[in-house]
Amino acid sequence: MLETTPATVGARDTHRRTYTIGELARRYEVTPRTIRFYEQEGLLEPERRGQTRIYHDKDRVRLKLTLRGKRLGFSLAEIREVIHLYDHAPDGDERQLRRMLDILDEKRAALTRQRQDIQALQRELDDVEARCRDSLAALSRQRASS
Amino acid sequence: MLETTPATVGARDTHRRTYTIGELARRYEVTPRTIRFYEQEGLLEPERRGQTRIYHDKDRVRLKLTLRGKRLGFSLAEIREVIHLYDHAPDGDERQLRRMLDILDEKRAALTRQRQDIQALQRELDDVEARCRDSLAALSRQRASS
DNA sequence: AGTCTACTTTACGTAAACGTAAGCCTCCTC
DNA sequence: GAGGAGGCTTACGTTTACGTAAAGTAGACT
Repeated sequence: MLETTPATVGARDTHRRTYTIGELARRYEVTPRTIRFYEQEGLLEPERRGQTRIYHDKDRVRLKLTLRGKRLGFSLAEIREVIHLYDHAPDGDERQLRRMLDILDEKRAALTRQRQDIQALQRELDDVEARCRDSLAALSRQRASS
Repeated sequence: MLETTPATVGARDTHRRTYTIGELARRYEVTPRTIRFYEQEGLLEPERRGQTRIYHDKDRVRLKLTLRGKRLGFSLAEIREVIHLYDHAPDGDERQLRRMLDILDEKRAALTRQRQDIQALQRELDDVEARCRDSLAALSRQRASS
């Protein structure tokens, strides 16, 4: 099989790309265990061909979102919230829609806070770097005067 | 004692503000346990008056940095690294200085990645919001035409 | 037929980051 | 001088997010 694309199992699965758990795992540098765990936590809902899981692009995007959230320090529970926001966006109930917009504001505020934290941290790093460069410059002068 | 500032214990601690563990805890909305834990993990090194911990501004800043790091999803180990960067910035050894600059670049890159993640997430939220607003608009039109 | 390879389930283990409770000082305040 | 508030240590418990091992199945190659 070499390294050809092993997807699109059946003939009627015409142009719909699918992935095995191993493929996704390699692609996003996580273990299959992790992916199964995310499913168990309600973050992924892959199709089943018999016992075997089959992931579609939708699942892949969800996984990507999940890992992104993790890199930002969100818990899986929080990420699940966002995901369900994402594709269970209600289109019927007005109250629910307004509630959703509120939640979105909340999440957005959290992200803004994060950006501020990052800026603050970058300033600290700048500070350390400046001190480092000062020290290096001092060393250079020492050598020049010797 | 109402709500006056309870600090500056002695007379010769003239203008040097200090804090008790409880004060810091309230100020940053964490428990004393958390603060003690951070000390145990090498993130804080308060003075001791007998058994009692006394925190100076330096410790307060470290705590602030720590909580900032946490909000960004850094582990305490990573935060400890940054903190030690911050106030053990070497000023002697050139090799060590260059190494430090490398580490700084690395951390900076991590922060940049985080900013990108945040932007991506904000775009997703924008997307959900747009769909919500569409649904709401549709509901309005329905009501108008009825 | 036998052996990979990749998938599956079940289940116990683990590291990180605290929570929580017990038991003990010590300094006000009534 | 009896509480109560706040500090301390020690130690076990808990949640989150997986790791890891065992044992079984299903398709592909030799």
